[in-house]
Amino acid sequence: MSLRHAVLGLLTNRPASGYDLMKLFETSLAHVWSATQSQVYGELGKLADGGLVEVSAEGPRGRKEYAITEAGRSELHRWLTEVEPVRTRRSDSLLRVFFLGELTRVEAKTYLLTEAERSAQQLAGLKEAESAIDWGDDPISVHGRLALEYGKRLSAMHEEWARWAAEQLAP
Amino acid sequence: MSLRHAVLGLLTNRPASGYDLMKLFETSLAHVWSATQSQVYGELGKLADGGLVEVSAEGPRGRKEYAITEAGRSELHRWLTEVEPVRTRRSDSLLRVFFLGELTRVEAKTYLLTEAERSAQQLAGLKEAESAIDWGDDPISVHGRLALEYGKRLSAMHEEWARWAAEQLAP
DNA sequence: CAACTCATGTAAATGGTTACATGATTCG
DNA sequence: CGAATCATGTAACCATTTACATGAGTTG
Repeated sequence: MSLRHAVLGLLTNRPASGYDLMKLFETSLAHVWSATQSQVYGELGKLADGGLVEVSAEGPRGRKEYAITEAGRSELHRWLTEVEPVRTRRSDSLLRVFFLGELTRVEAKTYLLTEAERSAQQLAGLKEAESAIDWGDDPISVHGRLALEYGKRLSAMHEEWARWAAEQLAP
Repeated sequence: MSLRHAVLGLLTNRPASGYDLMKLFETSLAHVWSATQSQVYGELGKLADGGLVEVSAEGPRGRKEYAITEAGRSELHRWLTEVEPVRTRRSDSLLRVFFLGELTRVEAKTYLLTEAERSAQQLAGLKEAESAIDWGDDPISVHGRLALEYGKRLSAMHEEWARWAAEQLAP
């Protein structure tokens, strides 16, 4: 149930509409938590029903801006401090590695080297984002930078591993 | 739809019952792809309906052993070579990092250092598994070792990052 | 005024989790 | 003979994705 806490967390920074939140999911939270438009609007409705957020302003085109309530903030705190993070690891790209024996050596190597290449590109993208983003000093920017560093380290590790793995395949 | 390919992939090694597959998901594929008992039995039924697997033997207690068919093998090959891996990254523990500003410095540091500790333990667990496992020379063991190395590198990276991040928090 | 962006919502389908339900065989 | 393990399945619920549906305001 992290979607609901992602929404609550984003709203701690400033009030936002469903549309605004969508953009945050696509930018700041890309690589960390994805959400679709229907999920966001649906969750905002449920959070409002539960009193964890409230409509703080209405704008043109039916825009509804939501703000987190005290109850919402307290629920977020409870989640952060008392709920064990869910670690359901699922990696499509790593699952495939188990079954590389079904491929020829060339196909398997191609798979791993493509993985390496993609990681390298991802790392480049993250570095570019890092310098392009106008980092604020709000809490989410500060901690978002920690997460971005994680992404950089992960991409680098992934690339190195994939190149290593490609070399392990019998020649 | 990787569950179905995970099942097909496991069956390339040898025929297996739903019960056998469950154990494989809990051991070899733990950390890579998780599946529940209902999923496995359900998927085996659908795969059999589609002709991608077939019942190859029946045993005591209603045991049904499934084997992959030629159609199944070809579908697995298609998935490995033609289908782009799905990368929907979702990490509960990293999502929390964005919202550490809601916590006190002590709480936030505790969170990160607990993450570091868990990663260290995970690395230890993987190293132990590595030496305890009776590695066969079947293709899944060979490639499973590559995946295990990935897990080791990931745990080590995660631990280092979490310790680094804890130090970045304003003193 | 056309194209684009902003903006919200619902419906159907799929994928995944939890809980329920049952029973046979083996091992100590 | 009791406990553990082997073995299969269904039902209800929750989370996620994809597709549909609509329209207001802004910008060139």
